[in-house]
Amino acid sequence: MNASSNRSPAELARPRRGRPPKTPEQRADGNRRQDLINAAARLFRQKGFDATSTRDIAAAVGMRSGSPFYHFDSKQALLVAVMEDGMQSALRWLESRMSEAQREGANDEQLLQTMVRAHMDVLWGDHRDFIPVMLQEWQVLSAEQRRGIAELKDAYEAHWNPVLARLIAQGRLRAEVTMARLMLFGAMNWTLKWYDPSGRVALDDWTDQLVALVLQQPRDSAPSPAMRQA
Amino acid sequence: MNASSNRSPAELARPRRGRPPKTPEQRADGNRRQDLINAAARLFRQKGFDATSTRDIAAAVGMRSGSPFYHFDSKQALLVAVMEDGMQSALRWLESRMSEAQREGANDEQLLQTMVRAHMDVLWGDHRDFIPVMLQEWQVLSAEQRRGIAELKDAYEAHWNPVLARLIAQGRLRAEVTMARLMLFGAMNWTLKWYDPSGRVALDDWTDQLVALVLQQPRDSAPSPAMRQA
DNA sequence: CCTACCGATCGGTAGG
DNA sequence: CCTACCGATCGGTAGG
Repeated sequence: MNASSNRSPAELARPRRGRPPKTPEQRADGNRRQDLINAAARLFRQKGFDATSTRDIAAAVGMRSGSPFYHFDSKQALLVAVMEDGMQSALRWLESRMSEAQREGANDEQLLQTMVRAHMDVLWGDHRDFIPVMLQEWQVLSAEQRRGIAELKDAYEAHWNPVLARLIAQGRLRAEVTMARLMLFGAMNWTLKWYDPSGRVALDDWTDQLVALVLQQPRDSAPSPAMRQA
Repeated sequence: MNASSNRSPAELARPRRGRPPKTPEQRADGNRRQDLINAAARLFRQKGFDATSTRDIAAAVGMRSGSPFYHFDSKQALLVAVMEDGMQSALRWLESRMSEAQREGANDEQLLQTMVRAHMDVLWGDHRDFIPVMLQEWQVLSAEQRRGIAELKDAYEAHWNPVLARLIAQGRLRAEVTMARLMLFGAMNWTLKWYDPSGRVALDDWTDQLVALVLQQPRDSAPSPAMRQA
């Protein structure tokens, strides 16, 4: 009943000014913040931002209802943290997979394939709670909150453009760069609505099919008409 | 201050039992229900289902807070009505556009083009508030509520399969039927996240680009290798 | 379809 | 990070 009866004599002797003393549960230190972000990502994804209460998030990490606001100014700030965290990992993952493919001398078709596969990892891999939340709850953010994350998004998209541009120049892709990217992203991101990772189609197969669908088959050995004119 | 002071003598004389007398505002009769559906569709789309209160919807049609529940059992029932209404119009629209194309002797490429364009109308035309709500808020429904609407969705998708199957057989589409449909729907439905109807790209142009991206260019006059083997 | 209302829940805060 | 709390809002209902 009386909280002070649980305190050790040493704690009672400590002056109450300055930072509050850490109880064992708090000792996890800096990653309590990360715990909140992870729990928020999972719940926002499962139930949506509006349908998730800050109490749900607190309970998921063993906190009381008011405590998330010690770490974040608002529920929206937590959402921003989820999206930033997600975009940073996504960007790192895409870049690492591209680097590896290029180191192995991949051609542009293989590079596109690698990037599509990497994007599917972003949507469906270990970090799967983060980017789907960003894609689903983007409109919840204020214009100002969007700006910071938009920089990361732009960087992510920028990696696709030169690859798509080269495939277009080779006659393998019949579209404008931006349009091709948006259509690819549409096909990929829409899997969030229907894809069952435990189902019949593996992510590798799915990737192959999307690339096959979108790329024009190479015109035997002869250069494409577009190349001949250039 | 006193509501009864606004009633005409004739109204005051009418007995209070049975159906309440209709004031001029109520005289619109049966389409008050449709008014609620239309307002709900618009608000659900603009703000999302959770962020829209039944009070918002009531106010949008000039009702008081409790009155929507005279027409609908619950907020979710209103959502179901929006989706059903939307899917029925969508289905009718797709079928009418397909019939017209076939009457004019369209080939399969032209038919696909017509269907993609019709789907963009569904997403961005006069009825634009309805299907986007269905796509966005599908998970809000209970399994039981989904079943009825799923039948309409299945009918809508069923129209695509034979067309895609023929294009695959002709070597114009490199994918399985279901996969091709899901990828096409992904590219189309994802426009909800980024397309600006007042922007540079018209829906006709967008349609052309998607069809060009996805269809293999015809192999001159020679039959495709796939056809030769069959 | 309105009036008047209820119980529940929610984001957030003061103070320690 | 907890306790205790506040004002606001919400879906829904009884009764007419």
